Amino acid sequence: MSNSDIFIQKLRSSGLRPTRQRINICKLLFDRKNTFHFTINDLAQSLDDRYDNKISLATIYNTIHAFKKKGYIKEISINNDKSYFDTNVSNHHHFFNQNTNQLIDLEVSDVGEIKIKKKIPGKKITSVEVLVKIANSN
Amino acid sequence: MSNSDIFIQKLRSSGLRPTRQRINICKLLFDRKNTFHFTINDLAQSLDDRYDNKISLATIYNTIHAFKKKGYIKEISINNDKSYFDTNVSNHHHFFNQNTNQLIDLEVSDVGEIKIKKKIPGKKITSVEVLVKIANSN
DNA sequence: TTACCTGCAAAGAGTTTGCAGGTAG
DNA sequence: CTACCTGCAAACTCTTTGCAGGTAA
Repeated sequence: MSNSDIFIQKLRSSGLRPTRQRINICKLLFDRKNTFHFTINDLAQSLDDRYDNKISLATIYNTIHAFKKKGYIKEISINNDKSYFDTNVSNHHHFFNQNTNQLIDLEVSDVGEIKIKKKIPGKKITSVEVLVKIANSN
Repeated sequence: MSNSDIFIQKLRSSGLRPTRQRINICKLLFDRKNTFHFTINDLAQSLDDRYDNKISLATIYNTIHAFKKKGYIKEISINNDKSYFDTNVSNHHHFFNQNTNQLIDLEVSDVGEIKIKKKIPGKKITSVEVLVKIANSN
């Protein structure tokens, strides 16, 4: 089974039609060894570089939102400039390099247990995200 | 000494001219018992409600940036929609209510010690921010 | 007087939307 | 055939900028 076939199945199984655009986005996001972080702009650029047929921004946004809703990627809260996404959907945290605006994964095991001692009545905790900002130490 | 005088001093001591606009923003932000969170839009709305002379958005942005640079307020990373600010500049964390988009402070003492076991060569940690997302528990 | 500040309107970045045409099933 | 998807352009939101006039010191 080719990689395309895997992605076609993946898309179909979640109710998304396997269009050329979505398959190419899947390949770019998921057909690689390591997870990574990207912005919509990064993604559009990479798609342009790799494939001949240009995918419109509207479609890229549309697809990314669909993938996020399906849990294939997740969005990261960093700053209020633009959206950052992560193909690592496991529970983990991040370093944010303030000099380069780059993200680095920080595994749960790299952070001591986080105990939230305060409770909010009627609310449950959805997620606990740690953002460690770093900068050049000189 | 009136409240205005306090803010006039505060502004002057940090090299900012105490204009009517800045004094009014100071009063709205700092002349209150508890710290709070706000967006630029919230602030513009409150200024409109409280004072007769409208302050232009450009001036509000300008002033908020100046105050942030002086350390009078800090910006919070929540999502990628808009900027959230906090008049609590002490080291602390946040709950983010996903149902209402509201922030609630989470004191350092309400969170167990956070130990970052991974080091990035040549980098120092600038801040460690915990964002606890919550939602209705039903 | 001079450097700084304000307000307006325009511009800019990122994102979303309406809709006509295209495609998967 | 029908529902869904794409691509374009326009619209929208939030934020920044250029510049002329105003104000603090």
